[in-house]
Amino acid sequence: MTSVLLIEDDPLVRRSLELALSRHGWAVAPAQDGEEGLALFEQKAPELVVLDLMLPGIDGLEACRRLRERAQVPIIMLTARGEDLDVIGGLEAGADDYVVKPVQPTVLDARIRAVLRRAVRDPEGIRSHKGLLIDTEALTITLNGEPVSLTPTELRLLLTLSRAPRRVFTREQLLEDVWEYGYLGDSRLVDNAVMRLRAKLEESPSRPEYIQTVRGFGYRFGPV
Amino acid sequence: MTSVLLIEDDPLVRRSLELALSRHGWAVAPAQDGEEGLALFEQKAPELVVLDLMLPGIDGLEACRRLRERAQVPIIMLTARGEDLDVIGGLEAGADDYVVKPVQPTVLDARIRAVLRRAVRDPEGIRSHKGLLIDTEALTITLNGEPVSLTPTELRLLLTLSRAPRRVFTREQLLEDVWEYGYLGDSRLVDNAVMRLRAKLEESPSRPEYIQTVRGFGYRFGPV
DNA sequence: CCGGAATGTCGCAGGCCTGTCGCAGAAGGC
DNA sequence: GCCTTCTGCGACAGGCCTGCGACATTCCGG
Repeated sequence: MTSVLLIEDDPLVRRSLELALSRHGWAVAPAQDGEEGLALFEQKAPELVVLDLMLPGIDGLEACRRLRERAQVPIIMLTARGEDLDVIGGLEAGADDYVVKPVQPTVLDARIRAVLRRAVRDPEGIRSHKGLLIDTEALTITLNGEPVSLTPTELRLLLTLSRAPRRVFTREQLLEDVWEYGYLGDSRLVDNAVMRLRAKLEESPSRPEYIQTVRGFGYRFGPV
Repeated sequence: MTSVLLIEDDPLVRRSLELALSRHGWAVAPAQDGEEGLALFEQKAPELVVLDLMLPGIDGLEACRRLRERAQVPIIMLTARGEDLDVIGGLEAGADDYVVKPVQPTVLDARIRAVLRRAVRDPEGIRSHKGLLIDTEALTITLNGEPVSLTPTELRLLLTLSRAPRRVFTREQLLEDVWEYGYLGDSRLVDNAVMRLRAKLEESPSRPEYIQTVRGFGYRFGPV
């Protein structure tokens, strides 16, 4: 059974979420503040943490950061309606998902599943192909031992492609994933971005080692 | 049960990963340094090796190289956060995957599965018939181990036909599926495309193995 | 065996797809 | 506010498809 650490100070909310989540099949470890949460984390080694943003003592952000230092555990942040979203957005503590309270147990359950699925399918860490190392945590790229500096777009493009090596992405998929929000522009954008990325990665862009063109379909990262 | 060789010097980490991995269904052989690891490799012939980068004596890179000399076994390298990526990349020891410590057992389990899947070429999204392999994700075609390069139309045609092996597709159906946008042209187009595809796949196009003509009806992919 | 219909084969020219470049506006750092 | 960098966009060129027509070949019924 998958174990979930729930850190929430309000006893009522904590108890009700605990009950609801265990009914959904999770082994819930409840904690009432950051300190207890961190201690329980050590003890139980849960697969996921649900974390209230506003906590007495060590607050949610701080707890999140400390958890992150320690392990790559996925974190879902609970925020009260109206809590400053800017703060949340700016924090580099980096939760995997945010849920606004009050939250329906069914919804939380779905989010937990989603986050876990993402974490397993798309694990943080280092992806590699030939001389190319992609650290998806530090967001650094190394080519044959030399660090490579990429622009944001180039980086997002490379991350997207390398998430599923060998799989072909159409220009439309890439526009959606890399440029986000159903970008309406010319799909020639993608060609351009690929060209710029190749210029930095490939020794001879006409014989690309990392990013292949699949004529009539799109692009692919990885071995042929 | 698939056997995994775990080479890790820290007793705590080794023990906990060993437990976790065996809970996930792997037969774990633990070793505490490179020498023991290499010896155990001979003895157990594991399907995969999880290898710490920093080891006393023979270090991870050296161990990786020696394992590689000896066998094609897939290797997952464990690296501590912040260990110099340049070092890893510069020495092309060539692990199949890199995982940053501390690592969640679930994640490591997922990576092991991923690497094994890649290594065994698990037929996920792969259609095959006789010597012909069709990877519907990477959009690569392999004929008796040799990659075949197809044009977009040829590829779409083959994908469509192979989606339903043995089923007969009429020229009209193919025009709709492969050429899309309710193409109005000559249905001889299909004959042409089939011919070109056969030229690349069939040894003797007059006695086709993969794409059969059904006189008066259309074409069919697969065994007769 | 014969004729017609269906299918196989070939060559070619127009056109589509992609690679590449330059530029100007936008965004961001100092 | 200035300067650098990035990015969206248009344009152009070249190479590879592809659609088409013409002809050869095969198949089938009579």
